[in-house]
Amino acid sequence: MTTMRRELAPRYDAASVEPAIYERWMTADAFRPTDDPAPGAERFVVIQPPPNVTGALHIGHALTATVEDVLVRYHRMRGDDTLWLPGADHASIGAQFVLDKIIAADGESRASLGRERYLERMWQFMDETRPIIGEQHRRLGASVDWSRERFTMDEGSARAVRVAFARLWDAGLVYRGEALVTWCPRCLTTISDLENVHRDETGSIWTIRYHLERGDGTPDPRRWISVATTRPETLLGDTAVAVHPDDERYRDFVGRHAMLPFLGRRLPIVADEHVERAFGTGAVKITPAHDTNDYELSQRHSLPAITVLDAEARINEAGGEFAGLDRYDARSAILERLREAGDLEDERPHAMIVGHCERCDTVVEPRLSVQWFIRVKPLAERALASVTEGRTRILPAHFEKVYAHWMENIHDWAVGRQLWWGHRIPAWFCPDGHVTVTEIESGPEACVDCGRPAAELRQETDIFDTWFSSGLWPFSTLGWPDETADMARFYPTSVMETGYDILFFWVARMMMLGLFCTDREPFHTVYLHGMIRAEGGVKMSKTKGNSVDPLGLVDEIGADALRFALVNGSAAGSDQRLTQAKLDGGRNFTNKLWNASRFVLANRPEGAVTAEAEPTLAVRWLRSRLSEATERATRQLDSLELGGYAATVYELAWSDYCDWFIEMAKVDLRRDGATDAERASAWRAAADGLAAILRLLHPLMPFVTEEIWQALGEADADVTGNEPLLVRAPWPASAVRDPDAERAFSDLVALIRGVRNLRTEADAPVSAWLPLHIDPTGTDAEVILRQGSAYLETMARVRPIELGSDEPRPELVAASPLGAAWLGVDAGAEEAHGMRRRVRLAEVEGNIARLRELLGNEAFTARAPAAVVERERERFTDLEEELRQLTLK
RNA sequence: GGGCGAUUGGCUCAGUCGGUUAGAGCGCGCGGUUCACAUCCGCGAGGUCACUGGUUCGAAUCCAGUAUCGCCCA
Repeated sequence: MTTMRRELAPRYDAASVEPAIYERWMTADAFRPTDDPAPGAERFVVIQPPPNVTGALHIGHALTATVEDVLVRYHRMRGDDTLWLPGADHASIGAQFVLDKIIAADGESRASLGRERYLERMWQFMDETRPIIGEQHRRLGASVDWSRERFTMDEGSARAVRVAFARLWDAGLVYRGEALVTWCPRCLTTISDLENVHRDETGSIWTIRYHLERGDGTPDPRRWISVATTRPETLLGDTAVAVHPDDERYRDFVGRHAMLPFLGRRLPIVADEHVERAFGTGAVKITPAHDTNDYELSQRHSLPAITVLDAEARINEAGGEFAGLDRYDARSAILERLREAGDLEDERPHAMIVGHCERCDTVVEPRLSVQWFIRVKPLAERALASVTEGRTRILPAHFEKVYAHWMENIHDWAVGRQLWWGHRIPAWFCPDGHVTVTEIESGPEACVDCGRPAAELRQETDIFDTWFSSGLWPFSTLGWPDETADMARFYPTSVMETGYDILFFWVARMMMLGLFCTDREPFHTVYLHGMIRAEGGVKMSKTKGNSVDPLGLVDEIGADALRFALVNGSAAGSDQRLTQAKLDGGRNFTNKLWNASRFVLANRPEGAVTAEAEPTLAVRWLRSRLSEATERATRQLDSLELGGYAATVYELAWSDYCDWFIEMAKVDLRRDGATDAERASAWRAAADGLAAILRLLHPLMPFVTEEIWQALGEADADVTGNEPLLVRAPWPASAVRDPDAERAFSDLVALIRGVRNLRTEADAPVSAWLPLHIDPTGTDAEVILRQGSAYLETMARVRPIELGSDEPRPELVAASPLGAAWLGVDAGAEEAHGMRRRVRLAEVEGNIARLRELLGNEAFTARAPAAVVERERERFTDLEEELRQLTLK
């Protein structure tokens, strides 16, 4: 047994401690699943939702990492077969956006480099950017298995993408067809509905005269139909005018033709129920190639679609004299010409919703093009059933409804992107228009339909939407489609943890593709955390300049303090504000824990310390409290109530351990006449209690607890069970509760508080020792008072304490379950100070009346559970006793 | 327009299966410089749980409606 004393530095210096601790964990290979898991060990697997490889972690990532780390560290301590697999996402459109800007500084562009050189440059860029998020996760303390780190552009992921797509194709769930998709004229690619961000804007609505066709095929200068539009530049692509069938104003127009300005195209005037009569004039121009509603209408009326905008949203050659103009220049030009011709009737402001590219904020365009689609209905039905039938649950539960709503209204998924950085769609075209899809990387040997040789085939240039590879992530990372050892051991995974904002992007796709590819739900639980907002409840964003850098906070207050601030008092799925007050709270708690540990370490007696002496009341109480807190924390972690878990451990450490137990332990350690065995026993209890708290707190605050653990182990290896690393220590088992000790202790606490109150009311100096009289309620109370008298003396600063009721009582009396207490001094103008007693008396009388009525109510005593009735009876008895003490003269 | 949610002390938030005398942190008031911690300690004030009605022996909690706010989708 060692008696070495290690002193902790007076201040906890997170900046110097944390990196060293992480290094120790890495050296010990503490995060990799053990090679020989205990037989029958439960599995706990988290696949990290991969952050964008080109970015830096923001505060939301810090929350993700913290929540996942808490769960993973907890399960690891439980002895579960635990894996947390990290990775990064190649983020096609995001990465290209970033790289394009970088190469633009060198005067280069995508076009100037060409696909091959551009991709080489991208891989070079990846070497620079890839290590960043890994390093940041280390600073946050993330206990991921770095040996299994993956990247969505790894060969394994690439193969999974090809195989999954080929299987979808074979299953008839992929088709290629013309459709109106959302196009970003700056990123030059299709984007998904989810990446199309709608915003309220004030635009204009113009009223334009379309002259009716005369018998000779020329426009009638005196007769026209006035159409309303918010996008006059697209009129070049009009193929009809539409009105509502019940609209009296236009009844006579239906069936005739209008003439398109500038181009003279004949436009049929059609009636369609989807036309809003209240919009503008009630007559609208129909531009199938550039508007979603118009496109649908054109399908119903067999109208042609004419594309008049090119990829960069300039008027194309179909636009006649306006060809080459940008969409907004074209708008001005067209309006000007119409005005000159007297055909612009009206212009007024108009509130409208405009779609923007999530990435570059450019106003997007509906664009008619040929795209790859995945038929998601059957996939979605299955993915929905998994949730409604409870095989996967989503927390908080109300997101199951959101999920269901989305799955029920899902549209086919346009998976192709006209980008370069990403997984290329494994489809080959033959000159006859046949399509061959194969999972073989080098492509097919021949056209599957006509047998033309590979040399005559040409691979699709489109790549996959990044979310396609993300959807395979929970199993592509484990080696799928191969039946690898990791697949067998770690799949299906346990918890998918992410922000609710990407429920559809990630989770929904993972569910659909996971079920299709592996026939199993990829995880049994989805845990969605809320958004972190700035002070004042506003959204954080880089453009607003109010986003916080988590690493900056780690520098300031340490990772543990940040982690605590992020988790404490939070609830799944609800947004939270990150305030300075919360961060201070985390920092203060770290400091508190550190200092309590300093006290314990500095007070270790010389020689062997065992728990041989009879445990004191404080020790029995602490053990019972630890047991209760362990039980509670365990239950909260099992049910993913992380905010509650943090609160449980916080209260245990600060209130129970520091405020009460340590103060009492001081009495036991310093009492005159205490034997060595008693001192040793007191210290051992304090150290054991601290060790238990460290274990309970470790998942949330891994660094500071590990640092203290090691110091504690050096001071006394018995306390840490000879386990040198806390990260590997077992989770505490909850022992038996000690109801007698809990009751006696809380009675004693009530008495101490009562006496402290008396002192305040009597204006007694804090440092003065005052005599105390107690009239015990009975022999049990006397026993407890004798056990606790030393604590009472020190903590209420009273001495001597006299038991008995001979003395006449003053006005100032503290009532407590152990007996009435009063100070043995002239407390001055007692009448002036008796307010509190009178207020309390009224409260007690009120409660007695209330409980008398409740307990007299037969409906209550008959129907309420026996335990509830019993508790109310006890409460009633206690109140009566308190009343007696307060009124006895 | 459709869907989802929120409303609890001055502020930020917890509140499990309906069983409390509704909790915490911050802030506020009073008092504390001795040997863990002023990033601290002690004491205290402060809430008809948005509103209305219902179910129940019992409602912050369940149901219906109203108001206000927020988010998602179109």
